[in-house]
Amino acid sequence: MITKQINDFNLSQIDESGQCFRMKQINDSKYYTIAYGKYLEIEQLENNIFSFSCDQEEFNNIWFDYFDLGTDYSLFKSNIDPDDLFLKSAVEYGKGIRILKQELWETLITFIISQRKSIPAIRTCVESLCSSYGKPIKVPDKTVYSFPDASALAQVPFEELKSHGLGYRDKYISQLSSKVYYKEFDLDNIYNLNFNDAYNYLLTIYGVGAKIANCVMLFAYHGIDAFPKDVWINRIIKNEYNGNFDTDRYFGYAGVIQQYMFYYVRSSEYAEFAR
DNA sequence: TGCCAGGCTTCAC
DNA sequence: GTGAAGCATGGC
Repeated sequence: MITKQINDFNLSQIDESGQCFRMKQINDSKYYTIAYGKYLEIEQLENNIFSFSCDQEEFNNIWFDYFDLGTDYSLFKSNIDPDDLFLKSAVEYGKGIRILKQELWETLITFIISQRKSIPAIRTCVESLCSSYGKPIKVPDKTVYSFPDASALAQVPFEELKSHGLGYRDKYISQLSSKVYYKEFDLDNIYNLNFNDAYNYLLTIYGVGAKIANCVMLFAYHGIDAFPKDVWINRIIKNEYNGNFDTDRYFGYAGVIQQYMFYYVRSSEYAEFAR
């Protein structure tokens, strides 16, 4: 276990910002998550002091980048348009959000599942796949499961895959798993491509359109200029920006701005703001 | 009970 | 290129 001082970092906000689906609250100040085949507990000890249930080496190799701890988010926040009252409120409300750097495969599959589903329903689906086809990870008081890799999902009979509440997305996941397993789709090469080439390659996947491709670019490729537009973001652009939000105003980190917006618009605080 | 969810494919025009 | 229909299922 190690202890770190971290600014602009709020576990609850990260958990509820709709970018990851496997983080869970243990108690008021403590969360756990599972990523890169590892189980991690994080506890907020004081205002900006956090403990991580791993050693320094694992922290350096995985979690430092996973939580994007090398980025100074105060710079993004200080550049907000001072006349944009909505965005100022959104940033204040979600000031501890960070853009996670998640595994590409998991992000792809979870966001394919996400289409036209609520976040609680996505979590249920993802957990069902993990507990059925993931690798067990033993921790002191329980057993958790890693996210299943492409070979594991590719070998699940289609009729069985359908039993996990995937709905019409079952065929997307089945086809993509097979293509990755048989090396017809080169997942590993995406990180060698530049932003536009990687984005366009993602769009060739059956079941992946602009929104999901942008989510993968933002939450896995860590292209923080990606600006996914879902029903909530479109609602904001319509209601708060008269149908036209200029992402170029935040060129290079528009995805971070998008995440503040998404987290805020779904809150009861925004309901007050909008009244 | 009915409505909506971090959208996409397909097909008409 | 744009627009609309159809889609499976869970959660509230």
